[in-house]
Amino acid sequence: VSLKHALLGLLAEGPASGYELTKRFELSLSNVWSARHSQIYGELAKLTGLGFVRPGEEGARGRVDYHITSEGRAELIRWLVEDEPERKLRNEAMLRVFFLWTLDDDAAARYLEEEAGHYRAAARRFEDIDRLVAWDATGSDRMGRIALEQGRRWVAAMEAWATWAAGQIRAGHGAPDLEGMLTRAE
Amino acid sequence: VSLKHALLGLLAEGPASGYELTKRFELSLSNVWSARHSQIYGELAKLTGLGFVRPGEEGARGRVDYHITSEGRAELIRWLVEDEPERKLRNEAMLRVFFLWTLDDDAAARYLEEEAGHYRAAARRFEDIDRLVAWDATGSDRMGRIALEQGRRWVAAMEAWATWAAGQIRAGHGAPDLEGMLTRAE
DNA sequence: GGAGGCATGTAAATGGTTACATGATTGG
DNA sequence: CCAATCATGTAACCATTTACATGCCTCC
Repeated sequence: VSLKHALLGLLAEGPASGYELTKRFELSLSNVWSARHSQIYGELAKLTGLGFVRPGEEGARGRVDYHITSEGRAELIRWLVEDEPERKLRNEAMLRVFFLWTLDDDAAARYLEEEAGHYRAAARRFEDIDRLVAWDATGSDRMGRIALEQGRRWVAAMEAWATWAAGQIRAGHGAPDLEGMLTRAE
Repeated sequence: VSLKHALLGLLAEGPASGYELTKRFELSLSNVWSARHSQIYGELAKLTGLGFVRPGEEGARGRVDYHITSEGRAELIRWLVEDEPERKLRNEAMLRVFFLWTLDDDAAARYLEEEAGHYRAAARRFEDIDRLVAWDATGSDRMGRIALEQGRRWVAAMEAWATWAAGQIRAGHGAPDLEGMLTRAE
């Protein structure tokens, strides 16, 4: 149940409304987790029931800021240090790669080249973030920087891989009709 | 709705039972998608209703092999070339990194060092697969090799990142009380 | 004969997306 | 005054997990 803890983690930085939390999912967490506002409002109600957050006074336009309680903070820490992370990933773009053999070589290579382009675009977005964000290197920004570096290295590795893979196919490596000239990968 | 297409993709290699498909999710697809048998049996029934697969004769122990139909094959190809892949990822281990700032430096560094260890173990598993699988470089194995290379590069990049990140924290880079000696990352 | 793996299913609960619905405030 | 954005919520549906449930077959 990670959404609960993601919300606690965001609220540990300071009080925020459901609307604001939704934005933060879109902007900073989108590369690792996602949630829509409909899910977030429901989860905030559950967290309130558990005593992990507490709604503040209603402000302008009906806005309600939620505050993390000390129980909530304790639960966040407990989750981080005690619970084993769920290692299951799901990545539809990579799932498709397993089935590219059903396409002809040209279509498969084009798919991988498009993937490479997608990763290049993602890399540019990471550089933009790096340039725009005022990194003050305290608290959450410090880890934000470390998380950004992860994204950077990840897309760089994936771009290199997709380019390599498209090249392998274009070169006919391992193609059924060229088995004789098969060489070890890379 | 990727599970449908994942099943079509697996069945494109040849007929298989729900049990066998479950195993293949565990063994070869687990790094990009997962599904339990309860979901797979239900989805096979839906795919049968859509005319994309067809159950064969009941064999020993009630085993039923499903065959992909030509409509199913066409749908698989259509999905691969026409539908944009869903790019939303969810990665709980990485989600936690955003909240590590709530821990003390030692606990945060330990988390990242454990992550590095996890990636090293994953790298060893990939090497084992590479050694054990009889790659004949035809059909699906050809793409299996390319997918394996993706996994290899991905865990290598993530191990390097986690090691770097733990080092950053241990060195106190960007720590609030050491802001004066802050240097650019890496 | 019993343990373990093969093989299939259903039910209940939870997690998550999409669509529906409403209203306030700000800036042009 | 109108459009965009802020702000919250509910309902229906779909996807996924966990637990329950059953029986066959093989090897020891």
